[in-house]
Amino acid sequence: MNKAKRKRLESKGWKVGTVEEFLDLSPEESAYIELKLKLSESLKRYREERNLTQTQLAQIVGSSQSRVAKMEVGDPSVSIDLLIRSLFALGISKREMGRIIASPRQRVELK
Amino acid sequence: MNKAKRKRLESKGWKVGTVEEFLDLSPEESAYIELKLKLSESLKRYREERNLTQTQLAQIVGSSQSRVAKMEVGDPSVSIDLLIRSLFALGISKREMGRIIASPRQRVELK
DNA sequence: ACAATTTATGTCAGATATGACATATTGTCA
DNA sequence: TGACAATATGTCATATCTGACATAAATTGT
Repeated sequence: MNKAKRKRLESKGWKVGTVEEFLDLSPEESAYIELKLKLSESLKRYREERNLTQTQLAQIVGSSQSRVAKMEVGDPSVSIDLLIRSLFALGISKREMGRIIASPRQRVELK
Repeated sequence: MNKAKRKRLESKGWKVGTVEEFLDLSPEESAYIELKLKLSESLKRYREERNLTQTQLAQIVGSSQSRVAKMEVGDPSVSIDLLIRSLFALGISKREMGRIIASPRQRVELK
């Protein structure tokens, strides 16, 4: 989002920022949650790119459709370990993994 | 390690490779374990750079000295989640985290 | 050598994550 | 619209991870 759009939104009473900023978390919590959400989103993206259903991915990683769904929606019951193992099972390189982890996340607008 | 050194070692009966190659793991397992070891090593490095004892780091992350020791030696009982949370607690940026994860690991020589 | 500090290892009770299952909700296509 | 596929949500028994503690081993300084 560019500065102009941000100003326009803020002048109309919107708050602009990351989810973590709204939830007012400590930097560590924030970084951790942000990372988890990025891994979630990436998993969904990579799976869809490969035209796999959640059930198919579940078989590949040795899990179940319901757990894959929880991974992709960022359910609090899923660990970063499982997300990372699933991404590796999809064949992503450690380089791509590094890129995912270093990348920024989407800002969000709330009224 | 350069090719000359590798050849010299191999001609003398050494085997050269990553730990994962010796253990003959699948690509996913390998990537996962490699990542865990890199996080371990990084944690130790960052802690020492900041001149903290394991006990002090344990207080910062809300854990115990023994668990910090386990993290740093790559004990199988520690999760990637905990390693990542500890690194963030030490204040590393997501950019550094990405770099750690994408980086190669040390090769090893065995007779 | 030895004392003090730091790090490593073993164990365990409680906490959290897991796959599996049932079922609800959503999406798609005729 | 309805049937079928895909995804989401709730629950649970079991597996794995956790901090804590004790104690061993290693490191450091004198």
